[in-house]
Amino acid sequence: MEAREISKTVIARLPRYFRYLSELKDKGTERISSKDLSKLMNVTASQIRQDLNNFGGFGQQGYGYNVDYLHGEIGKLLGLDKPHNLIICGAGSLGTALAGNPDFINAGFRIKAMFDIDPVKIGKFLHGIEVHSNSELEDFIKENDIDIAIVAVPVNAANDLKDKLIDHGIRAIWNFSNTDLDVPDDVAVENVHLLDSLMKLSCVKVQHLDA
Amino acid sequence: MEAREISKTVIARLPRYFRYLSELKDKGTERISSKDLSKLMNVTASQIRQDLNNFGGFGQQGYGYNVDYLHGEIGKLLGLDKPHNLIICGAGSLGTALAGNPDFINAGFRIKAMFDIDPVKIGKFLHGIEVHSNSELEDFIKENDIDIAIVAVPVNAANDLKDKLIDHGIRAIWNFSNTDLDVPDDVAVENVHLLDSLMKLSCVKVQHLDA
DNA sequence: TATAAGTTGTCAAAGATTTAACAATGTGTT
DNA sequence: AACACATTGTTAAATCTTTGACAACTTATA
Repeated sequence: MEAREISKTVIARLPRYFRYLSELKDKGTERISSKDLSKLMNVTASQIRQDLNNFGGFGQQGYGYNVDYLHGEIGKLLGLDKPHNLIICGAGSLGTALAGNPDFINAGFRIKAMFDIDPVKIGKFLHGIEVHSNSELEDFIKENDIDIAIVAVPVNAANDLKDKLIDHGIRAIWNFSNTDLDVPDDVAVENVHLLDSLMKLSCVKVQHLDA
Repeated sequence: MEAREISKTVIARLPRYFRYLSELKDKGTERISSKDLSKLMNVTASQIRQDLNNFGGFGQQGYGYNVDYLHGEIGKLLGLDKPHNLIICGAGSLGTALAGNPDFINAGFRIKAMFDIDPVKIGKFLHGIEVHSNSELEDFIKENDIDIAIVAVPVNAANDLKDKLIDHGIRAIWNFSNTDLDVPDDVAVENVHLLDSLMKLSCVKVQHLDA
């Protein structure tokens, strides 16, 4: 089997396709052409066809794409055909907010536990999820088939935590602390960097100068 | 004066430069070369020089860049030389978590109020910030020189809210609801899309197939 | 003061991404 | 069944982004 090199740019667009296809599916739309989807999503039809072709021919000439089928295939590409078990490290307000986000659960992401160092928080339930002591981290990860770890701890604790998580077998980290986490090649990290995102907004004037 | 077209790609990298420069500044580092910074940030020195040159010559040949000066200049580009007044729409757990994030305050983003439709929440203080009724939205925005609005409401309420915000004069929206908000050209939106980001993590296998 | 070493700003080449174009193929209608 | 229409998959061109190379200049040293 041929090993195609699929660019990160393309992969980064898949969740957005998935989102629009979910909406179409909910609306009962059975088929859609790249042209119509492109209007909806505000991209070129060419890009959609090019993107989808990276993964094989999901469409049919003269017909377009079957919404249900395409939704399923992109879901598979995104790893959404199987549920994922997550833990949240850091039971602060951000960690707690993430624990309560219903979107994640609907997409098959199951938050199994939270972890914190604060004895006051340990043992409590937040949005129905128990807060454990960090000392239980290793055993919990191994016994509960944990896929993904969310890092929602203060920036100065993030790097040590990351090392421990990797050591305990975690291969996917969702990082909300305001620092870049360096990881080995076989570990995936998504750095969310909320502050960076906010700064892009306050930067508006620069963007508008050259309009 | 020449109106240079600066690409979004470059602007998107500014907050990261700013972050690393803040760290260097805190450490007391006075000067840095593009080469050393490139090692630190894990990018090419060429990219750093190319990026910075979009905005004029911040460095000095044979010397490098003065950390303090460069930090200040990038800060200006990002609009951080002046404080910004924000409101949070939606006093759910995500809105509340954002209200309590100390990073934002340190960077000069002042959260002036929260808004919600739930009468139980109205009048309460969350992280020291008062929750107002939506009916006060227009007056509050106009009287408090609000710059940026955070949208942290359920997805089905997001679009109506966006229209109101724009109507009331808001020109920058930080959107956390899981939908794309379409806005006129003179309004800036940053769509955060947490679920999209999480999906990129569960997609890991695809990326690793072609390694 | 002369020289060697270091570093930027900038140009051009290489690489990646996006867009346009169209042949091939399927659908729907008469 | 034949024809007009719609739409993909795919190729090639255009555009954008990144990288490499080096002249011009600064600093430090002898």
